Amino acid sequence: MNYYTISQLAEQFDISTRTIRYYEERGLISPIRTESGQRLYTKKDRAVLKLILRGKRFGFSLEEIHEMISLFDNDRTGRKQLEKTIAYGEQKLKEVTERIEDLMQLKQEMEAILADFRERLQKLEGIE
Amino acid sequence: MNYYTISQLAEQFDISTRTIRYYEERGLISPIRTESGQRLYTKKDRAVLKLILRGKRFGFSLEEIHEMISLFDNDRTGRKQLEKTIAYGEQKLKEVTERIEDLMQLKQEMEAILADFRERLQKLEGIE
DNA sequence: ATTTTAGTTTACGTTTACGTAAAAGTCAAC
DNA sequence: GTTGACTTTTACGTAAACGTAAACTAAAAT
Repeated sequence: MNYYTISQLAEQFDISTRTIRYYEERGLISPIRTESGQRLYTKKDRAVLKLILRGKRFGFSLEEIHEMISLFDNDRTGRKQLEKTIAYGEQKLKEVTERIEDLMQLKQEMEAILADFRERLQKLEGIE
Repeated sequence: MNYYTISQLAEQFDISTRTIRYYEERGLISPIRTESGQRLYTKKDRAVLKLILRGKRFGFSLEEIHEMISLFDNDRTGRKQLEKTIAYGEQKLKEVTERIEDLMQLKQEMEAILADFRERLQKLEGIE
């Protein structure tokens, strides 16, 4: 398998190495270590990092993202665990759906405002 | 016309009065004052506050929201101003559109994961 | 009229999400 | 094999977005 170093990931996502280590501090990502202690990141780690950054763009806190990441943890085999995970996932899915609707409304409003401004500009150019 | 007090707005949006005053400190909202100095908020102020909170849910900083609010400022009458505003608005609209697409992808992924978990639960219940 | 309740300013405190610097070890290149 | 780039931990610093407390004034309620 192929690994990434911390600075490689940092460059790929245009973030600092400190940021990546901070996410590890908070328990969001867990790279393996070489014998000398250097961090090595798998493709899966990279995917998790991508997920974190996407969550951030949506205004989720690292704490919330941490919970969402646990959805991808395949180590939830018990029935109770599964049910809990599904319930949590449905909740988050609902939140995401609401945000999408909210954003689409915002988009429409912005489009209306823009149309209005364009019209005003037209009129100004007619005069001049 | 009808006015809201600061605590009324705070209750309506489930935020603290401190938060509302903070938004004023940052220049995001500008209520009028009574003779004795108490803040009074119009419907328009309320709408602005709503906008701020929505922006926050999407992960925009107060600084960004401040800029977006200026879009609603009707005092941009000059042609250069109009053009600048339109350009900025188009930029923000693009960002919003990208976020929507991003969120929809997240939604699909979450749905796939949930389907997988539901399937596993089914199998568990089949055994038991 | 006098308690509550609500509002004001000022100012220091706190949490989140990192930035930055220091001191030391390690890897890659020449 | 030594220079230079990279990595590690530890630790203090910081900006944003408020929380909280004090000291005071105004409004509402009894």
